[in-house]
Amino acid sequence: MRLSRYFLPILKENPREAEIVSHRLMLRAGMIRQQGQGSFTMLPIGKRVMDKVCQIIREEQNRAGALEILMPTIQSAELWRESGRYDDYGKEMLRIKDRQDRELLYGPTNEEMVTEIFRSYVKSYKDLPLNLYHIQWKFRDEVRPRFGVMRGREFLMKDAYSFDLNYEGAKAAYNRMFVAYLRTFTRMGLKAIPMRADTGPIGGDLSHEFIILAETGESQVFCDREFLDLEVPGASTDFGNDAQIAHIVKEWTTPYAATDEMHDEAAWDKIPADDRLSARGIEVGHIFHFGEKYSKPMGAKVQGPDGKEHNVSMGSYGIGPTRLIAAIIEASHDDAGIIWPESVAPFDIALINMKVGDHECDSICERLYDAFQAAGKDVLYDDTDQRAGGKFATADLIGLPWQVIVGPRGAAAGEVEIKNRRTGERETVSLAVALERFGAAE
RNA sequence: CGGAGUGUAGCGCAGCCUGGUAGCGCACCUGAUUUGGGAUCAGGGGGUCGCAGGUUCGAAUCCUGCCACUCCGACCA
Repeated sequence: MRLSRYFLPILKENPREAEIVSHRLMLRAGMIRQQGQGSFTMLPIGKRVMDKVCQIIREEQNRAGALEILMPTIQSAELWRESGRYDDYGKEMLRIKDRQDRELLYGPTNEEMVTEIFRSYVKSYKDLPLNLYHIQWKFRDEVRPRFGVMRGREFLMKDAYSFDLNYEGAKAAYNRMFVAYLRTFTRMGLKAIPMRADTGPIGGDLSHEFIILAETGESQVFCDREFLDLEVPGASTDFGNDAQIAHIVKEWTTPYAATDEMHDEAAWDKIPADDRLSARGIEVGHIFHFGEKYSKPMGAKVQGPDGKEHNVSMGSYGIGPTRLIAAIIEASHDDAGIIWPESVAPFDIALINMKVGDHECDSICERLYDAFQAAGKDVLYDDTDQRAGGKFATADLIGLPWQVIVGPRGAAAGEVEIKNRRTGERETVSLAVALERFGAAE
């Protein structure tokens, strides 16, 4: 993409309304535009990041055996009356009426709808386990939206819903999602720590929040330093092997980890002082087993091997992609701007032409631009007539992992400069080496 | 929903107390000189001063009501 033809409305100054760093940088880098309280447009560069985040989520959900569907945003009140939640759900639920005066709502979540889908098709235990997920916009009329996309009212959400014959099956399904989440966050360059979460009236131990440590996190969290060194399961993990998956979960749930509300001072005191990690955290995922909470009132039953009907045992598993984008920035930035992990960067390479109009600079840039793209790299080519300083500042701000800088001095010698955004390291290399570095050797 | 605050050009702000026909920086347009870390000079365009009432000869400025946004709290992915 040529910057001269792109839409990248960057801001030099900090917008007044943005308090936290991710909100500030998302606005400054031209990723988002606020349209109202808690609602945002994803501008081109923001949309690219969002798509990359969703793609990683999707790949890991699929790997764990979940199947993607897409449910509507608008739901009928009737459905929610079946579970009893239409009256229970508070003012967070946006209730609307259509022209026929039918009661509708903008979905704050989809348990009812997915249960309705399940019950109308699945009748036998032989069709289980089943896990359906979707990535869809949700609306919650939050009392207090804040921190940009971190707590918006309209936000993107990946929700998976698992269906099993009994608790044992549901637990295996839960474990699969647990492991899928470890992989998902790691792929985004994040260190996410699963923490026991409150299960409310349902009880049990099958609820975890996945927390990313970041100074600007919303909640106080406590955990054993051991988590920082735990090995994240690799791509070859066999999700069909319940015992192996359960073993990984066991490993990741044994050291102490708790959020504020679940904190246990006694257990905390038993950890050696040096291993205690008390920090701020951002919740980026939540997995939850809720058994028959919806299947029972809504009649989602299957016939078991015993010939009897069983209410299916369910769980739901959420990840907020829009929030994740902000969380990644909170965890990865410096004074100059965002530092994207390569896996979610909007472009791989910022190609900076320091002197547009200079024959050498122009032709080298064009050559690199074509070659990098042919090698499968996403390149943002700064071919604008800005001054060099401005281009550097822009590249640093939007945080692409690599900058390839082509200036008149080096160009004359057939050399370009490669800068690593994260480390700040720069090296001057020949054209051939630059091409090779990004898999574009000729 | 309780508490606090802010609304003046695309962005950041001054002006308001002490009413007199709106200004600065950045951005944008034109030209020149520049050109390796957010250039300089000259010229220029852009504003129902959040909205609605009121007071006044006259309101960005004073009064009343409303709206929007932000921050703190309770709530949440």
